[in-house]
Formats: sequence, C-alpha cells, structure tokens
Amino acid sequence: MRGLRGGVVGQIFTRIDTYWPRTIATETPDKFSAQLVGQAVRRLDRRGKYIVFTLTRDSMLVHLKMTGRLYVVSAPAPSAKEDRWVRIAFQMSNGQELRFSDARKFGRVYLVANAEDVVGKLGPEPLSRSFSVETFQNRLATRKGAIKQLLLNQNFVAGIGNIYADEALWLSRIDPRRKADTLRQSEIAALFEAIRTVLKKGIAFEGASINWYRKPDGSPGESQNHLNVYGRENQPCLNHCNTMITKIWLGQRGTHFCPSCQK
DNA sequence: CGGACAACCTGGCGGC
DNA sequence: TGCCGCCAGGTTGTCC
Repeated sequence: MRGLRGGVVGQIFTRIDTYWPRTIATETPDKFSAQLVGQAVRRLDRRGKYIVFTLTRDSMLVHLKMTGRLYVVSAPAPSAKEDRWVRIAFQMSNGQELRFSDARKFGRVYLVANAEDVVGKLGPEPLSRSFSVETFQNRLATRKGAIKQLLLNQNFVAGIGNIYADEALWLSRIDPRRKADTLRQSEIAALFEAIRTVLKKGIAFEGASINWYRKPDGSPGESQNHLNVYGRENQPCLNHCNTMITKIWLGQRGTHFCPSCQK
C-alpha cells in the first residue's frame, strides 16, 4: 500500500477495462466502470489485508489474496502483453494506468458507499491502539479452538496470515495446537508482543516474496530472507535447541514449529 | 462454536 | 519432453 500511494493519490479514474469480470465482487463491469469513472482517489489506506481507496464519493477495496498485484505503469499500447494476468486496468488522469494483476483469480475488488460494508466485521488492527493485551486476553478466554487457527481468523484479529501466524507462535514459544483458552497470562502477553513484532518486521522488509508477491515497482520484498520458522521444515531451530523444525497440517494449512521450544 | 471439507483458480515443481 | 500429483501467502459456504 505504501509503495502504491504516490502513484494513485490525487488521480481521477478516466476509463476502466475489465478482463475477468468475477474480479469485481460488488457489481457488473459496466456498473463498476460507470460508478468509478470521474471519481478521484483522496486517500490510500489499509485495513487488515484490504487496501482501501477512499474516493470522491465511494470506497474501493482490493484484496490481493494469494497472487494479486497492484501497480502503476505508463499506459502501454493495448497490444503490449507483458503481463498476461491483468484482470482490471484503470486509466488515470495523468495518463498512467493502475493494474490489478492476479494469476490465480482469487483476488477481489469491492466498490461500496462505505468501507465498513466490507471491513466492518474485522477484528482489531494488531498495530493500532485498539489492540491491547487486555482485550486480546478477554477475547481468547472464550475460545476453545487451536490458537493458530484463531490467529488466522480475520474477525478475531485482522491481518495475520499463515506465515506470520507461524512466526508469532515461534517467537512466543507457543505450540500452534494449543487450545486458546489454556494460554496463561504470560503466554498471552508474549504472543501479543510477538504478533506486533513479526508484522512490523514483515512491513519493514516490504513483504515476503516466497512465490508471487512483488512490490508495486516489480521488485521482490525481503521478508522471506528473515523468517525464523516458516518454510524451514527439517532445518535446525534457530534457538540452538538442537531440534529440527517440524511441519504439520493444522486446519488444512501447512504449519511450521519447533517441537522442543514451543509448548 | 468449531471441525472437516469443498470450492474458487492457475502455475510451478518434483517425480517418473 | 511430457504427464501427474501435489502444493501454494486466503476466504467463504455447507454439513455435521
């Protein structure tokens, strides 16, 4: 979102071309274009995993899911097919083009009167003041499921994905299979801090380009080079405990942890 | 509430 | 080189 801001804030959308209609979650491509053209981008923000465009009248939200990318290019000739995965092209008043590219077609774009229509049910932002140890602890106390699955539940806490769930649990030395209501106060405090630490680090390194993710300028992020446990199965735990990182399946997601350090 | 699983999709990789 | 199965950073809906 930070890498995109300079390229879109202040621009007016002048033309929309949709190449995969299902990318638009809220309306038909024709209505989407008619409603969007003429609106300016006032602000660009993030809520959870959604990128929020605050427009003249409406809000447009984008979820990149697994393979989505947003980037700005100088509008090329229509024949230029250097990216075969462009699903929506947004022409802007400065002559440049905002693109939503998404190989796997899971990503979605929402055009709504209020951003809250899309993000209203999300849990607290881990990096905001609304996320306190007290509220975290109170909300954990009523949950019986595995802690990792709860961290991935966006309505519980917003913005944590599979990589950073594994990283936060490793850093706070908690077994991902632990039931949420069995965590002690000290463990909850450690997890609270670990969530904030790993997310800040991920943002500082500008994303994890293990596979598809690229920054808006096309270059890879660096976060994948600074992970402690995700993707390190059968490699020694970095806590010098002489134990290999184990990979299991938990809630249909690959889960990496140290069976020695994480209890 | 929560667990299991399918669905949405395509591409990359390892194995044969 | 080709084909096959498996895996992938996410979310939603259904069934039990």
